[in-house]
Amino acid sequence: MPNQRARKVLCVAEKNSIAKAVANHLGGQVTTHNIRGNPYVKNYEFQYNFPAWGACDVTMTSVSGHLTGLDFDPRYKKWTSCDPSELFEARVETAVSESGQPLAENIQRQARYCQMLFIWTDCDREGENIGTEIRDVAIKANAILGQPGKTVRARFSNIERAHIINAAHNPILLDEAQSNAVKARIELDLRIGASYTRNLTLTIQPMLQRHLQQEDTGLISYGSCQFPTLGFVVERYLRVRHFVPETFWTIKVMHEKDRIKVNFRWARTHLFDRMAVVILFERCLTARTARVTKVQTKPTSKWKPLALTTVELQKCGSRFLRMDSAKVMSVAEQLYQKGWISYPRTETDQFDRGMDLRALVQKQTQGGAWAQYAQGLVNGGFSQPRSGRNNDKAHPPIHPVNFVEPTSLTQDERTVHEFVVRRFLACCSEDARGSKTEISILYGSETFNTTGLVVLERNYLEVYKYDKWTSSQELPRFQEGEVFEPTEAMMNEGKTSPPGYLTEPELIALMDANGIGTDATMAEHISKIKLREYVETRARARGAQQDDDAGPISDDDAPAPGRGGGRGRARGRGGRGGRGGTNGNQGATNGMQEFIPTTLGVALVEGYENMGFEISLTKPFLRKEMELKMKAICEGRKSKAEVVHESIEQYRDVYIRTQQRLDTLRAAVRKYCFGENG
DNA sequence: GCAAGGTC
Repeated sequence: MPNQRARKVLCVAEKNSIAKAVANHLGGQVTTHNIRGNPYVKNYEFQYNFPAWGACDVTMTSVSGHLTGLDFDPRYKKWTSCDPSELFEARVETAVSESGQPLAENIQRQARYCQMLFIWTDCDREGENIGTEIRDVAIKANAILGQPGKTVRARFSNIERAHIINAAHNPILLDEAQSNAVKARIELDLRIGASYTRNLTLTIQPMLQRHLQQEDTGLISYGSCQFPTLGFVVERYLRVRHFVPETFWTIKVMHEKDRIKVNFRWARTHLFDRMAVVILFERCLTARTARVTKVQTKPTSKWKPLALTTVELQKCGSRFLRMDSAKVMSVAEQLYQKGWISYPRTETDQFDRGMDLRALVQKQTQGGAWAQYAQGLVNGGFSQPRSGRNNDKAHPPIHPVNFVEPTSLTQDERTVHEFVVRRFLACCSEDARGSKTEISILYGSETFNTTGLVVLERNYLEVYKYDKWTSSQELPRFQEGEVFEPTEAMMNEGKTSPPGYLTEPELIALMDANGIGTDATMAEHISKIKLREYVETRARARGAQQDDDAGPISDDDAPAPGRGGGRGRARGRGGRGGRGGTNGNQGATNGMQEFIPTTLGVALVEGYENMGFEISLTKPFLRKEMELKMKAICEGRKSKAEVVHESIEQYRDVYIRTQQRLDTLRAAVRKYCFGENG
């Protein structure tokens, strides 16, 4: 029988994995119940003695991210119901989302009989907002929870037992300011995204439909993340296209000693003035002999990698695993669901002190190709991981949490899992050590250098096969002051070469550095601009940097034809199926994908750029500004209403001026998509 | 038919 005097506490986490972990730490005996209408969320019941409230009956449950959504009043639902600009001020309302319905009902059922609501959402901005969503839903069933002090939240940044118990004993209050910052972001994204998307689509779609003689041309969407993402791709594309090679000259010196050929690099690398190089080269020849000015051998090391963040996992996916970011994330998600790795969406690259890393290493001694290496770490090779500079205060770095027999995984899972394990073991290893020799010579008036490397201890490299660090050819013995006549001295001509098109790791790095999207959404934004046919990817040819034949509207090269190339949109997912290149061509490629904008993508960016606004929709500054404004709300320097108003006016201004100059945009679309001038 | 952010 339930104890009549026991208080009842309702705990709600952001996701089931946290609810489960917390329940297991706090509860001696936990009973698990399914809830109606959602197979993932569970209710965990147990008893716990909270210092502040005494012995309590606890129900621990969770949501699945946001519980509610913001949308326009239904009368604005139809695209032709109003001028898109009306969406800047149209009435919006918050409602429990369809998928949130069973979770809200569960919370309300539980809330009815409880005295305390204890929020266990992640300790980040979104988590704070989700916490207020939960509270607001709960209050509808039990108004008492709205009274001061009746709703509290846990402060935690990992799920170690001691840490969780400490959090349970020291509840704090929800941070309304952080929640309001998120509310501002949600409202702005909705209003601006919807108004611009409808406007763009209604303006440009008819042109495409007329031209392509088909009706199902897709949406042309605007979003504060997708447009800057597109902007990065187009910017690089134009840099490659507009690249003008420059001729340079350099001096190469080679000397053979002890039957070893040593190439010396010119300290000036190269110069663009031929006459100057001729003069310097002649001085070398006149001098005839070179003198060794420096011989220095010193220890060097190659640092082990930092603990794994989501962004880093995605970059490595493209570089080492031949998977794009969306693929890596979906595989990592499966591994997480099955309990093999920790939460895959994290910005944290430092392990909390107090985390028992040795125990995690120990688990990896059970099998897998790395078992012996892990055993070596257990037997004394263990070294505390380096600490990176990032901590999202919500999740630890991505790491293996249990041992799994690799053969029981699918091929893709095995690949990603192996990477996560090797990365983790590398973090717990010693840096690689070596010895570096630098030799400088003075030849005429010019200095030339060469270096040699001897790898002495491979350490983490033994397990982290993705990093390469190998000894160079052995250098012959030189002595300071030694004079010799170089075997060969040549003056060479070269040409600067254009950068390559943007690769996925580069794109992710740009998004990360500019605050476009979050760890959980970056891959989505990239897939979205592919889906919208603003960009395409193709496998980069091995070694090929440039592509001399790429004309803006040529059929076979960049920008990809997109909707203007005469084929239009293929039905179903994936667009054009006939073109190779999007499916990771092996063979002559290294598997790395590069991004080429379509004609439509270039037209959108050029169209907006040519309007000459001081505010650019295709550059990351607006999103950065939004980030700063959210910070201002968090710190109490601005209110949510102020920020929403300011930003809306800014975007309304651009919108109005876009309307006045829609011809510029149409002209860009005609020019790029239909090959017309003007 | 819109956005971006959570999460399964």
